[in-house]
Amino acid sequence: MITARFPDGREQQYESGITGQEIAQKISQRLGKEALAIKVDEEVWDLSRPITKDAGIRILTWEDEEGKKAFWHSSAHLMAEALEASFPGIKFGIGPPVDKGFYYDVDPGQNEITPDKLEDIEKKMIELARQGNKYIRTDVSKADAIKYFTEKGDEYKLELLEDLNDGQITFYQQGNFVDLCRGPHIPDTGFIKAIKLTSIAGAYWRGNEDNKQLTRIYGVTFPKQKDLEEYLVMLEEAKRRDHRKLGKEMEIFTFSDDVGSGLPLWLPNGGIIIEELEALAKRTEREAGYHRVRTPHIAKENLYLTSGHLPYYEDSMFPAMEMENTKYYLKSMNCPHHHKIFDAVPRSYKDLPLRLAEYGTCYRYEKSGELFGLMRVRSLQMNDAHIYCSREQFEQEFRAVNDMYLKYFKIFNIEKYVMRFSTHDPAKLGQKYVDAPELWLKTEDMVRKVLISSGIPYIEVADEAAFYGPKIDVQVWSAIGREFTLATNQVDFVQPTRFKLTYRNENNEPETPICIHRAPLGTHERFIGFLIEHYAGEFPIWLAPQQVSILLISDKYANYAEKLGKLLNNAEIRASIDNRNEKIGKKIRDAELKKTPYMLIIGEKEAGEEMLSVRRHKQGDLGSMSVEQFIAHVKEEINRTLN
RNA sequence: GCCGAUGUAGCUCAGUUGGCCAGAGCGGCUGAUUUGUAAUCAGCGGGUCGGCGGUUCGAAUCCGUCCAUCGGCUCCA
Repeated sequence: MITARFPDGREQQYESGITGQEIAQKISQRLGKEALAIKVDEEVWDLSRPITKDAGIRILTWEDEEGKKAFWHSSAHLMAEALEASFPGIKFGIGPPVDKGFYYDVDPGQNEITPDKLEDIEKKMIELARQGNKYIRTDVSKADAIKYFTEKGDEYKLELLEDLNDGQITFYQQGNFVDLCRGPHIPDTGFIKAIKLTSIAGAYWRGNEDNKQLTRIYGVTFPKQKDLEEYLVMLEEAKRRDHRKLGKEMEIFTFSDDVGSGLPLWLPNGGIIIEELEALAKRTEREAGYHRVRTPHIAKENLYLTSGHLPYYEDSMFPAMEMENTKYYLKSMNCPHHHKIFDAVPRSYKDLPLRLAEYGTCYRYEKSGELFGLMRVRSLQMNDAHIYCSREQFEQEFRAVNDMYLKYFKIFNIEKYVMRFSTHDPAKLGQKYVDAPELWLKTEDMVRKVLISSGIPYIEVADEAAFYGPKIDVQVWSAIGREFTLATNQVDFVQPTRFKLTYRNENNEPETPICIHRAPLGTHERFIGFLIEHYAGEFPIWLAPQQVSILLISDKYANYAEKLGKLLNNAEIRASIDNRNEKIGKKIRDAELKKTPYMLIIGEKEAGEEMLSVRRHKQGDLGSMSVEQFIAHVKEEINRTLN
């Protein structure tokens, strides 16, 4: 007998060798039908695998992330089966589940898989799914596995086998398709009811640029047709929020072929958003003891040789301009300039921490294929600052920076994010990272300590640090689900030394400060791109480019509207008058579509009584107010959303 | 940068067995209407069919090349 512990703490005895399927069936008929896999302690198993030990048990269904993963992983095998049937001789790389679906990397050989063939592959998959073939797991010896794939001529699977040891190799077969696979899989293909192959793309074998490029086919599958329909609706919603679409519609930014790709132009509405963000940042930083500085957009080659950036990043810097035998580069970061400001006057321990802030404009030559709306651009303005402090002050400063992040997240209602703590890989010291093993460990410990003690949730990733020190990136997701770094907070123990930055300590001895690079609001480009999607264009009122639209019933009331507009603008409320020759319904519709927070409807009644009819975007008529009441109402909303 | 797809008016899109002056809706402009909480009516403008080169009697349509955008890969100080 074995004892199974369920997630609710309940325990149950079963015959040794019972399968997950049998357990699910015993719990309820419904669970027996919906079960996809089973979690046995920390491992996910096939439902058909006999359980012969006491274990924590959890039956996985479509509602569980791990259940979905097994479902999609099995779907990848199903797609592979369909591909093999349609494209004889096709070779397979890897085919894992991803966040929303799955992919398989394939080498179609002489064939070419084009988007118009996806529908046929889907049909084939449906046909195979309906056969309800079981996913059968078998243990295979390494020799047999090598023999099988050698005969099949699949060099990719053979390469994968090289890294596996005898005794840990399993094959899975469903229908006529056999794959090297660790599993787990769902019981049979019959569970897969709805299939959508979403895209085809090139992908380097094993993610290495120097390797051959395989064809990657993405797809997503569901246990019910209805789930697929909901998914397609969700995709539509994502498209609706896409900052590239909204940014154009709302006249926030644009690109011009004549200016260059990745070089955004901010329209007046974007200009307002930028001004508001900067006002927030400047106020916040002033209160936190930062000093504002300004530095030029270019500098001589030597500066970036000193900083160490040039050898690491020359490929992604705009090429040098040469004047009078001197090379100048467009700056791709602000730090070297700030270091020079630190160095401009002799520093004492009494000057520390010294916090230098600048919304600096930088230029980076991102590869053409990497450009992406406002999220990945070649000119960017960073909410940058560098904090120079002593080792003793580091923890407190680092913590204060993290608190600033959290304050901003609250203002912007950012709830879904991950703090990624990136550390170095000791094997790459001297190549990817500066060779200072002790400093790395010491600094990483300090950072970890701050993160843990301030209770900030974080994940730690090895081998992702900057060359000059560990960093924390704030990861968020765009409307279309792409992950990107919104903000960054980095420790730098290298550049201060390279720039020979020192201050005098209490004993009048020179010491090197630590530098913290931080940009809680990231860059204007990325942050505003994110905000557009985050708010679906419906900005909080303090950020809305146009806050109030004055709508005239008829042009008879133009004088009153003019006066009103002036009153509002004097109260620093952004208002404009819609005096077009249109009916009020049309003006309201247009203002609603432009997502203007407030509409003021002005007709005979309002003009006569010097009152306003107030309408709130997406809410409707709020009734009548005096001008003073309305101004107070808007001011209150601005204060409430900005704090 | 690599693989694949796409590029027609300000926007969304029709228009390919190569062939009359390249179309629609919305937006814009002009006029009429003077209007009460999500589209008043009429008229008028507006396009080097992404750029360049080629094939052809003839190219938005076929071919080449470049550019840009999109989906991924790689990269991201």
